Amino acid sequence: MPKIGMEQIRRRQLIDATLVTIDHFGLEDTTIARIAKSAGVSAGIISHYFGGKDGLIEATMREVLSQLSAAVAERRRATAHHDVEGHINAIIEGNFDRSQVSESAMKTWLAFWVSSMHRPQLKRLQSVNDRRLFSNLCYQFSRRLPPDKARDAARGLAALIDGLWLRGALMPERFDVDAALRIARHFANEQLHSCDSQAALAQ
Amino acid sequence: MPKIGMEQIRRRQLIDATLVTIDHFGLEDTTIARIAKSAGVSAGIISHYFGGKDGLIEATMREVLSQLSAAVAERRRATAHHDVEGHINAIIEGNFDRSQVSESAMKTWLAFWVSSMHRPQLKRLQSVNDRRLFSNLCYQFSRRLPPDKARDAARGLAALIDGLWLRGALMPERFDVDAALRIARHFANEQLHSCDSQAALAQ
Amino acid sequence: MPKIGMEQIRRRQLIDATLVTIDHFGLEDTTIARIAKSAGVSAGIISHYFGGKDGLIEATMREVLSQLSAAVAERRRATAHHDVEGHINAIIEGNFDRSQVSESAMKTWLAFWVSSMHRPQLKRLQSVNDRRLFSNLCYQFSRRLPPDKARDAARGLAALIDGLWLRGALMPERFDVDAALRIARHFANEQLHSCDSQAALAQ
Amino acid sequence: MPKIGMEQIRRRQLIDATLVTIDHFGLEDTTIARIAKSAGVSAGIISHYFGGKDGLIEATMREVLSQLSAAVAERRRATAHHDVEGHINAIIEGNFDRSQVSESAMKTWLAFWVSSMHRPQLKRLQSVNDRRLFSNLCYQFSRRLPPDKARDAARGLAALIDGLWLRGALMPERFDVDAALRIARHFANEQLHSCDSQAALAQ
DNA sequence: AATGAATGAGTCTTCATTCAT
DNA sequence: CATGAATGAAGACTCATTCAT
Repeated sequence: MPKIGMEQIRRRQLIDATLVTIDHFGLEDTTIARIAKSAGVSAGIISHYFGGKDGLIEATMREVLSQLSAAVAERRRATAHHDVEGHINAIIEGNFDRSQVSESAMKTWLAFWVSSMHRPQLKRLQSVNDRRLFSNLCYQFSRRLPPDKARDAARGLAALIDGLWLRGALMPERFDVDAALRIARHFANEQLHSCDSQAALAQ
Repeated sequence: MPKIGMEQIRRRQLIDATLVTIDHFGLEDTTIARIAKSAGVSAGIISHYFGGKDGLIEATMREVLSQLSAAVAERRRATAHHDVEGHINAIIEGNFDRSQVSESAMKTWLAFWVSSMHRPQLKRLQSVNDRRLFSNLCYQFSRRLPPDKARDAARGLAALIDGLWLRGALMPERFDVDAALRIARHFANEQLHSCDSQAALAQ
Repeated sequence: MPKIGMEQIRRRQLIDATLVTIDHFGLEDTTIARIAKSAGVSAGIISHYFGGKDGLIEATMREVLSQLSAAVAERRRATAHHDVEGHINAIIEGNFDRSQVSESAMKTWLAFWVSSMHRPQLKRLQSVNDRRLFSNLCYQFSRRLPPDKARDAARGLAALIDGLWLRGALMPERFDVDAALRIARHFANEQLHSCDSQAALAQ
Repeated sequence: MPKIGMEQIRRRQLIDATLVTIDHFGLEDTTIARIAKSAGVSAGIISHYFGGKDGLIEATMREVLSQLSAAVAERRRATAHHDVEGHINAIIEGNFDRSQVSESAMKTWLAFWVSSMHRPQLKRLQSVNDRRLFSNLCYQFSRRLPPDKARDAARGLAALIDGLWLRGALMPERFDVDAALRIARHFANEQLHSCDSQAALAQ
């Protein structure tokens, strides 16, 4: 009896199980058997719904990416179009909102990043997403700064966010979300007002 | 052919081959067979010299870590003790000097980071190293800033360095070392003079 | 082909193949590949059902042990409780009933014995079984003899059974089961009536 | 500088190391590397002196066998030719004299026995030796008993000796040499005087 | 739709042996 | 004479995938 909608349920079930498994064992030691066990289903069904392990991994990464996008988008919708600081802040907050999924998502994310270096399929996903983040930042900064300053500011903030969050993934026990937010916001503000303190840049 | 000192030669040879292999295939797909082939030796010899794959991986990470330490230490030796900016700059430059080993080292580094999340042995190595970087930065900043500001500055700079560098690893074709140096230095300088532009922090 | 109950069938199949392989190649040269080939299945399935080679070896030893126990128990059930000679004879016959599995079982048995000297897991199995044989014999003899005589009688009969059977394993072509039974029974009877011929013991 | 007699020294050194290694790890886990380490020489030399591992194993077994022969022969030399009890007793004592080499020799012996079942080379050694023991016993018993009785007596005593000793090898902590000697002698005496208590045999 | 039995390629590791020095 | 570096075959084990039911 082919239940309608069973596919959706199974897919979500398996993606969730994949996240849990990666969190627990690391991507390298994530096997189909472990995922299936965690999901409470048989191993064979994964190939059935995702065509194979790679398909499931990719779908899981897509899921994580879209969660991030959603977290950012949601906050930006609540921001007035002209409010540059607001948009930048929304991006920052959206990125650290990932922390809601906590350690699990951070590990998965990082694992995907590394994996993407050698898997074109994942690389594309990661690239698209990253480019969007960067161009968004670039655009916002360019509304206040000259192009080359804006680009550096965007580069810097993107790197700072990734770096804070990377360190959080590596040392979850010492991860201080509030400090991360504070530091990122400080950086962004400083970029926007750097014209005022230009002198400090001399070097 | 029991040549004396063969062990040293082989160890280096195998570590180099490991770096090349990780660069090429990713840590996950780095096998003993591939490393051996790259080194032009038989697979069995790896266990002979390193006790096993894990031993070789660990030795390789140790090598990468000590290269970084050396790059930083070298620059700091050339810096006067009282020169805070100089020391911080030395740390920044040392970290981006890794680029000399280029993509290969960056990928390896990142792979180790991720792997360390699930391997206590690597975790320890990574932890020790990271703590040293952080406390060095913290110390330098604390010579100019109040403790909590210094801590945030160190956190921020460490994250920024890691982030810039992480993005470089992910997008080697778009990695601009000069921009990275510029951004990191700017950040450091700004931190040191943030008292002057305190107002910008409000948020 | 998920036939229900396949596990039971495969387990038996693999244990039988193990016995055949040990008989043919000796325990030392018994490999997973050979067992699998003998069973007509793939090598991977052994780990699937027994967790690994050791698990299969242990299960096989357990099987051999329980065959022996069954052979003895069966004969003892048919013996009246007060019939000391009968019980001892049942034990003797049960032990030589192994000959039904013939050379194969004898070799396996001996291989396990030796192996058990260096493998705690097997040692335990062998120990439990041996202790049971010995205490059964001890109990029966003690119903007729003083404790120390009974213990020596049990020791002697156990050793005699093992020895006869060991020599049978080593020289299967010259193994005479009837002679073995005759010798063991004679020994047992003599022990039970040794009081009458005490004089013969002087030495 | 080819030292005269070096070969003898090395051979003995390596055989001793083999005994120690088998005692410690079991024959199955005895490797050339371990033997060489135990002997304090390089692994390569084993092939040089013994042609290979098998050669060393065989030489070691030969050594153990000749130690046993010597132990028996020595005692028999001290026995008058007509003294049947004396000769049988010499054989018994000689066999348990192995205990002087203790656990080590017992384990090695047993390991060889098992191994011999699948190695023609060892089989031959073991066979020759065993046949000698048996025919010696047979001859002595036949000086007092009719042929078929003598053969059974010899079979029984040989089996009893092997069995006692086998159980000693398996349970060295509970091995009581005096009890073993007592039981074996009792058996031998009983055989020699069984005519007197023939009635007890009925069954 | 879902299972889980089965496979076979691939991984790491061990080890006896060879050989240049 | 002796070493120990090096090999390559063989071992146990893992795992993604397939498929009959």
